[in-house]
Amino acid sequence: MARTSEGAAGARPTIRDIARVAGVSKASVSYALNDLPGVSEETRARVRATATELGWRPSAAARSLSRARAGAVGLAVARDVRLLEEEPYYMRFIAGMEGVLAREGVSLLLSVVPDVDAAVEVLRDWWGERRVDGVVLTDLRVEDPRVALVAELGIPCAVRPGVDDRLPGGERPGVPVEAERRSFVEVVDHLVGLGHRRLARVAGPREFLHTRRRDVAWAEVTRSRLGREAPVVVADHTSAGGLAATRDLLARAGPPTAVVYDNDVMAAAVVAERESLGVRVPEDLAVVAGEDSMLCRLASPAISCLHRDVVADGAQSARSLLEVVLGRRSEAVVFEPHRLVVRGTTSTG
Amino acid sequence: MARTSEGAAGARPTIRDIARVAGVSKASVSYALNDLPGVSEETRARVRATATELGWRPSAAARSLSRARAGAVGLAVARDVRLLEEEPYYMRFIAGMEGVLAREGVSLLLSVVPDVDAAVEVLRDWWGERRVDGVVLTDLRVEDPRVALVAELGIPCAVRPGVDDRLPGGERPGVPVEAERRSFVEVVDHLVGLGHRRLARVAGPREFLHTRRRDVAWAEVTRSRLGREAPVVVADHTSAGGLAATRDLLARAGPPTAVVYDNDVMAAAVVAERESLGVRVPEDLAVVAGEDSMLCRLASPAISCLHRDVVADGAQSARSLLEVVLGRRSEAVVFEPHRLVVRGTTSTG
DNA sequence: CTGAAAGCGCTTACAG
DNA sequence: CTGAAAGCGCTTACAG
Repeated sequence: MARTSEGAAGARPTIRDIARVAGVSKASVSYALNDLPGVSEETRARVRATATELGWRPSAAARSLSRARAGAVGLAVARDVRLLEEEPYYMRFIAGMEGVLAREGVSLLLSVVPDVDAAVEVLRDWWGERRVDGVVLTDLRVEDPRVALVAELGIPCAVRPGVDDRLPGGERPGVPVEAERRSFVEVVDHLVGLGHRRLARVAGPREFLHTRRRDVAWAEVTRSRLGREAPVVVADHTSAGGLAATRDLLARAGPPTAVVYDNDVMAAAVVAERESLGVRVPEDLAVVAGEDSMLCRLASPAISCLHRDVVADGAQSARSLLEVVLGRRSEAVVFEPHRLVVRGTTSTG
Repeated sequence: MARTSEGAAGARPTIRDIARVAGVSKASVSYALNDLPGVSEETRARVRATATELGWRPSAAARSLSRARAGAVGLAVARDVRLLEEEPYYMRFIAGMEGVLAREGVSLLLSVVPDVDAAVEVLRDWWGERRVDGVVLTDLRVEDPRVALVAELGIPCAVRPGVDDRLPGGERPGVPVEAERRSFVEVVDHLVGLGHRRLARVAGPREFLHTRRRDVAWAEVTRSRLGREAPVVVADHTSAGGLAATRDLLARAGPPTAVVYDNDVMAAAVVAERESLGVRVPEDLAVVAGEDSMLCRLASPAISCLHRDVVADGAQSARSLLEVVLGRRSEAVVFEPHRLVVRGTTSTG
């Protein structure tokens, strides 16, 4: 209750101090503080009170060493700094993870590196030094070296639910492709309902697994809805790339009247540059973004998009990972696919 | 050279193994691997080779325990998730920190919490369990409880150079206010040069220390350049807040012809909603954003702004922190203030 | 230059 | 229910 003066700031109390003050052994202190059987309720209460009074906190290092567990998980974001600026995404994802991790007293190590190879090095270091008990992988690439590493070293690992593909050997059901399909059905039906027949898609780099999955879904959905596969142009997720790809599409014979972009940045760039592209939006060109963001909301016209609950995704990734790491079952996975949000770029409001 | 099969994946080699294989004591191994005197060059080489061969990596927990150092620093971002979405800022800042930390083998713990009080709890936990050796504080508030905590517990700490104020007792020179002044001089001179006489500013919440400093600088600069203090309306950094504040300003007698916003989101919202606000940009209203981002670049017209090198800021913060934590002098601080970037919202290009 | 030993702060069988 | 003891993997005086 009373704040005891614990002496110099440097002198952290240890369980040894607690044992001495409470008049029990170190072992009993450990049992009491960890809610393990082996001590009477009376002793437990006394130990707890003493710990509080001394302002004791477990040493992460000591605990980590004796438990052979880091008490931390890692997220290594592999993305060019230039693209990072365009990605408000991750902070929200992290906030979602945080909520789940904090509850279990697990810390989050974050690394932001320019590419996958650098990420591999980070993962190797983290795991080699046991700084983490597991990792979350995002933006999985085709033949991703991180996946190989994780498999080789047996690093517990989770991916983004419904966004990145499952890992080899992972038990996660193959929902992702199905999710992309559902999303595109919604988008395509919406556009067809508005009278569009010539659709196109500006995709992200083919190195991303989710780009590949979207390719498959897009082909299927447009074939089934329009009778033929609608064209796809690959770009690099940047505004310049999105513009170039769009120019390419508009220069074709029978240019598209509606374009679906794999992310928000490319769509926003096109809406911003509509004049120089020589189109009115949505009259000449309807635009749909593959991700939602401020960019979509503050564009004029505001951009229709596939929206996800990113915070929930982060929470789910953390949950999956802890399940593996702590070997604990958690709440059922409520899988939430993209949801179409209709705004000015696909409606004449 | 040859990858020796180290047996089961779970069996990490320790210095004990190295000592056995190399035929020396554990102490010698430690000296050799840490580049300390006390071993012959020949022994050092043999030990190193053995370590490599066995695939040894130091145990972060063991090292941390015996060195009484976590080998990690923390960044606790205190910001509402809702605002986070509007802030692509942090990932770049973190990428900047990363570059510096990685070189020293220091990990970054990240926490994203909704408010300052939650951040205090995180800092208390981190430091209590010695998960970090120090922390970086951002978005300092007036009477910030984190500053009090850091002082009370003696947590090594750094702030963003030129953005957040120095800490009490910190040695960092008081450049920040001067930096804001220089920035506003540039902005105001630019606007006055375009013929504007009625300026106004939409500020962020007064709880932020940097808002207060900008208040001072804005008052000084407008008084000296215009002969009177230009008005300021406080908003909350959100698009809705920015719009409301702007409506307020425009409804006044002698409304401003140029408005400077404390961040990018508010400025972008105003540009996006210029029609409903009943103004043309820049003809009726010139707009300047206090931060640069994709939002500014993709607005139409593109938004003039005060631009900073955020990655460099992150690097500098990490450097300052390591200087305190490692007690090591680092490169001189090259302080870079905001730089005015002129775009369509303040020019008739 | 090298080795045996204690210690960092916990956890966890193992005897009483 | 309780205590003495060994161990986690390092570091670091302290003797040879």
